[in-house]
Amino acid sequence: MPNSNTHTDSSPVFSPLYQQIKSLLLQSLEKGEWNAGDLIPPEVELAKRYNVSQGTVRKAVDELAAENLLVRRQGRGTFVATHQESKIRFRFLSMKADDGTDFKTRSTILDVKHTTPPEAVRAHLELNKKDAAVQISRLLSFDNTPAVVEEIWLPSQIFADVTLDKLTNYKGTLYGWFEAEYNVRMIRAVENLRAVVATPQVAQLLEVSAVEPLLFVERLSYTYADKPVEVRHGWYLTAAHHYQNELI
Amino acid sequence: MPNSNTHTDSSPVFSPLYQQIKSLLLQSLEKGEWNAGDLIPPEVELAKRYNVSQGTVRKAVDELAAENLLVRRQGRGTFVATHQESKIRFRFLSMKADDGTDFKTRSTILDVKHTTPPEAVRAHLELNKKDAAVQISRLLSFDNTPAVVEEIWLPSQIFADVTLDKLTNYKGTLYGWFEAEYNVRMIRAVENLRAVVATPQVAQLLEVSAVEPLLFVERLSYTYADKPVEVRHGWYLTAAHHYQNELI
DNA sequence: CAGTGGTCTAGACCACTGG
DNA sequence: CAGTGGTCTAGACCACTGC
Repeated sequence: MPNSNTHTDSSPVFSPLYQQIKSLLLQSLEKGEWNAGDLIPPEVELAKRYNVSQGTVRKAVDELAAENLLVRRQGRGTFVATHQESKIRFRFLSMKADDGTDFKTRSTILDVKHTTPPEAVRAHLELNKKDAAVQISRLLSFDNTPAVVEEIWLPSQIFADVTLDKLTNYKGTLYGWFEAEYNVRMIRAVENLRAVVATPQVAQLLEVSAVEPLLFVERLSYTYADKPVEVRHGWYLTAAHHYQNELI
Repeated sequence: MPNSNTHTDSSPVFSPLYQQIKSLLLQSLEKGEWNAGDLIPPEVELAKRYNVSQGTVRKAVDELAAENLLVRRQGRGTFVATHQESKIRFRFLSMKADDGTDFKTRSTILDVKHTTPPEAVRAHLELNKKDAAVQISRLLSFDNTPAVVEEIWLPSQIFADVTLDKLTNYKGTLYGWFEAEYNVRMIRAVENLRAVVATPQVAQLLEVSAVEPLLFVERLSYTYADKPVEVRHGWYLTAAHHYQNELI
């Protein structure tokens, strides 16, 4: 459905066709017409569907691929990005070993409870006053050494039936689980980092002294349509690992 | 100079035309045919020069713009990115105030000396055994409150005549100065973050206790052709500010 | 108004994948 | 070998900037 956008169009903003196509593709992703890991229709078909040229569809898809929402595979097709892929798995874990070697991450769920979240968390998740949240506590180990303590809050409205058992039994990443069980894909996150002193509980879990400096990471994750859907607080031991970030 | 790349070309790797054009543009940037802030030739002209279509030039320029090496301005032309631009200035300072307000950054140069760098720094800068480096120490204040202590190493070969006086007298960012005075543009950096306890000297400069947890940032910066050209160690006070990072 | 980048099209052909 | 995304071209027209 191309609009005209000629000079006779008096609307103040100009929106290129490919942006409109991108929005339509985004809507299809949001409403689940194509789910994580699915093959989306080929470019020629999308071009027919939207009544535009293949080049225009291509530009829209290119942008969605650049944003890691779609994955192009030459010769095969274009797929909806999924947290099951190993490449994507590490997009949301920035830790590297100081010596550059790989390490095995293991997660131990400590606790799962449905509570009224702290005010700051409530605000970040854009919840109403009395909305509940699932609070997950976990301990991450790198090569069997305690490395990270995390507190995670999720809106109960979406993640209603999370239990410690279900979580413990799932093999894979949390985001993989959210995607598989709740059809919620995290596509973007903002992290705020600080150096803090360990709290007694965290120090104990990480098996370090109570004055150990820790990297404290506050994460707010978003799904489609910029909807905030997870708050995560992480206390990272940075004795043998570091948080790596590239400025481009 | 398009190559043929037909099936009669037995070379094992296929390099699209636009990638070759991109390399040529990169070479022109490296050798200083166009310098920071310069307007580069219009697309039609580049297309003529390289004997390809405008669309092919466009794709090459698009990629360089995506990498922040070039800046496109509709109706005006395409410019070489420069650290003088305010937008780019903040690409290499990730700190935000906790309350979201803006703050004024002031830099005080503490010391400048030409030394043999520590082994780790030497390796990162890919220097030979006896190569010297300039070591700059500075204190950054946010809104007139001490916030960051930095130690910076630069290859003396390039930054031969850096002195405390020259540095102190320059108004603007360090990268702006490197660009203006030495024609060296930082285009990419990798940062490793850790939580540490302040050293006595750093604690004194930041006016905090000797056990204050600090965010320690190790940065390696690169110029064109992936040449490492700066090592920077920063101790950040994160009481009122945090390091912000977006995962996309 | 001239010049620049930005959009859109139509079509040809290539590279890659899987069956 | 058919089908997919990837490259490249040529050309038309639009939006934006500065003069």
